[in-house]
Amino acid sequence: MVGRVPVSEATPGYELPLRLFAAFRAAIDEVHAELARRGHPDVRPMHGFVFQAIGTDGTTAVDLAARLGVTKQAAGKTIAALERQGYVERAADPGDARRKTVRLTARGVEVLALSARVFDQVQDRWAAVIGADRLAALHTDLAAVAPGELFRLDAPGWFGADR
Amino acid sequence: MVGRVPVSEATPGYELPLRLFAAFRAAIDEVHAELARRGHPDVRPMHGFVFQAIGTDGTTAVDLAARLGVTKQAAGKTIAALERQGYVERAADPGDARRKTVRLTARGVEVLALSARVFDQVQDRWAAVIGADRLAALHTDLAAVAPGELFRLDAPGWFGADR
DNA sequence: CCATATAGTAAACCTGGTTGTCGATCTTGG
DNA sequence: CCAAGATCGACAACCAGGTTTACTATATGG
Repeated sequence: MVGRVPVSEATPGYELPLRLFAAFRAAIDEVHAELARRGHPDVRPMHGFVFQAIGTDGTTAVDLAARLGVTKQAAGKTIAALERQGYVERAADPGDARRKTVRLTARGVEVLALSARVFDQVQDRWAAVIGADRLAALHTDLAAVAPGELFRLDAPGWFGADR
Repeated sequence: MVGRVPVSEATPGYELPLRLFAAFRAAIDEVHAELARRGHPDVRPMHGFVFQAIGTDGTTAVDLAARLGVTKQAAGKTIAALERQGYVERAADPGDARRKTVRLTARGVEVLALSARVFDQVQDRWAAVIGADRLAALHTDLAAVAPGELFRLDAPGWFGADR
């Protein structure tokens, strides 16, 4: 065998994906543990991303579904659940009677801000562990390796939404 | 405000987790697209890891469940499904009549080897994109930031198993 | 030898997606 | 202007894949 040694001879290729997933999980779990501690125990892992996708401007069920990569029915269920818990509210669209604008309530905005803050804390802590330069490299390398839509969250399950 | 600028001011903290997940997905999807192309369209995303967890030595349902972080019943369902598809077989344990050893069939070993090969290919391709040193850094940084059990796959859902 | 622990299995249930269908409303082309 | 088609949101039925609970059979240790 001649030529450069492939990386795979050093580390089995399945390991990195597992590490990626483990790190993802660790971040998410940490954020939601903190959310629970701060009075939002019902917020499920994916809700943070849903809030992010709704944003402070509001959106519609169809649009939300597209952003999350799920069917509009699934998005509708999630919205209904979040509405029940008081995190979002639906209002008729004045310009289009078919649409209902989904908007975060004050409580929803609070969770959005809080979760953003905790995500930042996690990131800062990671930066402290591996160094800010390495963290930045993580960003750029991952973006290079897996470009494309960031918000594809059609990953139900351990993410458990609704309720 | 005095002192060092936190990373979070550069990039919102929720972005890195999404990147981690996106990269994870990209790798998994690629492997299973290739598996499907090579005659194993029924192998679901998490099965690769299940195969990995079973290994060439075989295991038992309880042990597998512990490795995957699910209940033994869930592991039992997965095993039953894989058995139906001819990827694993169950044999009585000569030393303990309660146990049934789960072992990969020839077909199962084939998938295990194939998926390992494709994972390696993906990793090599990533190394070509970002450089072998950066890839190694990815490994060590992620391990530093999220240490612990690698095989915690209690993430059902977009992973869909059984059938 | 009996009490307790362990392996496997099955049934009922829960969550959270999907597909299929529908009525209501908007939009567009003739 | 109006009919045809597209779009939005909802509901129902179904399905996948987990969990809980409960049971049987076997092992093991005091």
